[in-house]
Amino acid sequence: MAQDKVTIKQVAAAAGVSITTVSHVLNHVPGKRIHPHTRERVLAEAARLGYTPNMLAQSLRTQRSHTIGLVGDEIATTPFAGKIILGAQDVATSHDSVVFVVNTGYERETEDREIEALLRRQVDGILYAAMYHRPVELPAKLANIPTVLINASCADRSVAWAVPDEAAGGEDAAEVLLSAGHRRLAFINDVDEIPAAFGREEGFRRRAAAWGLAQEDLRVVTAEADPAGGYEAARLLLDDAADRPSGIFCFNDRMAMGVYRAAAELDLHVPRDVSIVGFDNQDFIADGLHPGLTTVELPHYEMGVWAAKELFHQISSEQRPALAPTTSIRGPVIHRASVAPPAQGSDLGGRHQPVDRRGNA
Amino acid sequence: MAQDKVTIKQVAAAAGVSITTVSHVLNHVPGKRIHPHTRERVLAEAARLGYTPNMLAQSLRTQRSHTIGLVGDEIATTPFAGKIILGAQDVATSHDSVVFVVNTGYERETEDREIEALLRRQVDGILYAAMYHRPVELPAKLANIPTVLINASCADRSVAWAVPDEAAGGEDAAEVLLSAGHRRLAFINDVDEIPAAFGREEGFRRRAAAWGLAQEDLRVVTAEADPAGGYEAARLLLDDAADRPSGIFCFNDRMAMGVYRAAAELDLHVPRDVSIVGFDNQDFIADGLHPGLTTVELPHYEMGVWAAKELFHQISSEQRPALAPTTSIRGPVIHRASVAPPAQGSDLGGRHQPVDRRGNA
DNA sequence: ATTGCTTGCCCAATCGTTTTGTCAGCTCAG
DNA sequence: CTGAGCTGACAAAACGATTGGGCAAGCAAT
Repeated sequence: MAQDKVTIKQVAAAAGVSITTVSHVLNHVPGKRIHPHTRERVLAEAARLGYTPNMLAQSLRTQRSHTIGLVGDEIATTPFAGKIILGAQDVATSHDSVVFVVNTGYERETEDREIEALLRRQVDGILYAAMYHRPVELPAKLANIPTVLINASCADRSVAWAVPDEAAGGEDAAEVLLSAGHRRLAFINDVDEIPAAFGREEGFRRRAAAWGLAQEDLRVVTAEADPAGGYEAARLLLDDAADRPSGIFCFNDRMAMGVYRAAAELDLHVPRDVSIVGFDNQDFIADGLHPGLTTVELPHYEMGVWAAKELFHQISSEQRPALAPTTSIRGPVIHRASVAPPAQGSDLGGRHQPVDRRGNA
Repeated sequence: MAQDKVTIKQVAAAAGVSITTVSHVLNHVPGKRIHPHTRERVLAEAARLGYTPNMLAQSLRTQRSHTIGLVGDEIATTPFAGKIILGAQDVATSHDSVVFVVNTGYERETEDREIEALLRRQVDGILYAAMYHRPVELPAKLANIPTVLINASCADRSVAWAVPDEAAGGEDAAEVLLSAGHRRLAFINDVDEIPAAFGREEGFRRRAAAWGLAQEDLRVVTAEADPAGGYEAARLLLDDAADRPSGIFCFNDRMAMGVYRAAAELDLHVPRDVSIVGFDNQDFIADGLHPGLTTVELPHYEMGVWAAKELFHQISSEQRPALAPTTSIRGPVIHRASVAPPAQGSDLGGRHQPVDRRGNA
């Protein structure tokens, strides 16, 4: 196996120079002068022998492994994770680095063990990702190594983090419905008391208020964040034809899936009779539903990118700042076909802004 | 940052012994005798100083990095990928290793570049995963390092691979329908000519034949492997009430999603009027649909595990066998609620095996 | 011929380990 | 008292690179 045993020493021998010289030419060392002749010879031999540097040796010497770790509770097991990995990896690649991915689950103990494993391998820094947006505290082991949080916030001001801008998402969802002409809205929120739930509701309410929506025209109910929960909530909301919202914003796409079903059962057509906006832009759901679900996308890729960039910044500046940057990133609205203007002039009063109905393809 | 600079040398100094001794006690080197006294002293100092070995140095010396690479075309971007990563990681962890995950996309060039990056880092071996089951040829760079393919097969007999047992999946799907009493079956296959399409159809037909199903009672149509494709195919199949299959097997869950919609439009109730079996057990679809979709799961986690085990085997035996093992793994049937006995005695003839209707929860 | 600069290269130390071989001291048999 | 056999440790050479400090040869000016 592997006769890739060609080391710098062999190249040196083949080119008839010292390994110092080989190293110099291969690394374009600035202060060093090398005769074009020898340079060429070295390069030629290196190529001929198929030399590839042993980064372990390099790292050992230079104290930089060009390696980062991406650890997450469910980093491998949820569909969102991929985007985060991808974003991190893209940035890593551009910094000549590669990323260790480790899934820790929710046990502190295995988390510690895995982080240990990464530290042993001298990773230059660590990306710590939570699968759903939540506050966390920094694992003790990460105190002395550049670390950036993804989809998680942290009370410690010295650690950087990136989270989705939940409120902006809520606002955007409201805007989609309101600008399509809807004046009777409902929000089916997650029962769990998590940042996503708070943020989205806050944004949604704020925007509705900005449009001058009356208090009683905005209903908020909560349910389990799955299709069944969405279904039940929707039945609650839609059963009474007299007092029926014309636009429903769902905490996530899975709930929206349930809302579709409830609507179908009541012979309500989406979007003719009821408009729906989801959240997550979840693969195969948002685009698989019929009609396609208009939804707010979570900026997973972007968070991965932002975090990785910040991480490499910290790595190259050799220190963690006392006050690290944080960001909340707004996800785009993905317009599909689940939103349309309300059936008839279901709303007469109120101030009307121009209708901006995009992408109801 | 990082005062984790505690090396074996410092432990040696603190314990008043040589680094040789420290290394010996820390590694439980077999042939070496060490006085219990010193052993304890070393251990104590190591613990007190919080010593953690530098694996880069270790790896450099021992020529084993305890690191493997997992490279895949879309390893990060598809929902299935996670399970593969997880399986590989679980095995890696048990071998004291950690895994680099890299997403290469479909360009040979970036793939080469990424593999290079892994080789430079002296990974002990590489797992090469395809996102959908297909034949591949081994990238040249992988010729000299232990490699195992996942979800891909290879003509080269010296490389090991694991793929899903598509035919078994087809058989199992057929069995579910047949044993529930269905005698008029349909299979909505993927138009693409890929192993999954061939295999599943073959298995499905074989099983149907084994039950003595007449040729004309088994219809096979093809469509795009998405909800829209499934919908169209289902309309084709279900429109004519006279000649309607009572059980439909779909190439994947997304198509099944479309079939549900078609059925709903025709006022056909699942599973009362038509039973459906999917494939993939795709998160949030199979369990999100209503009623829950009975489906055949793809053995992603198991493939990851098998491949990683085989990889570590090759690694420790220091050679790639001339004839490497391969395996096709059968995925389990996930019973939900989309299959029930056909409405009335829609089938009278034929030989009847006892009905085994499990898990129609 | 001596001095003094460049130029072009190489020696050797270093990074943090593992591992082979050596060796001082002790015990004990003869 | 001598020599063999153990014990328990250590010195030093790897592993494959990077890097600061020399140093010889060539050449120009004195």
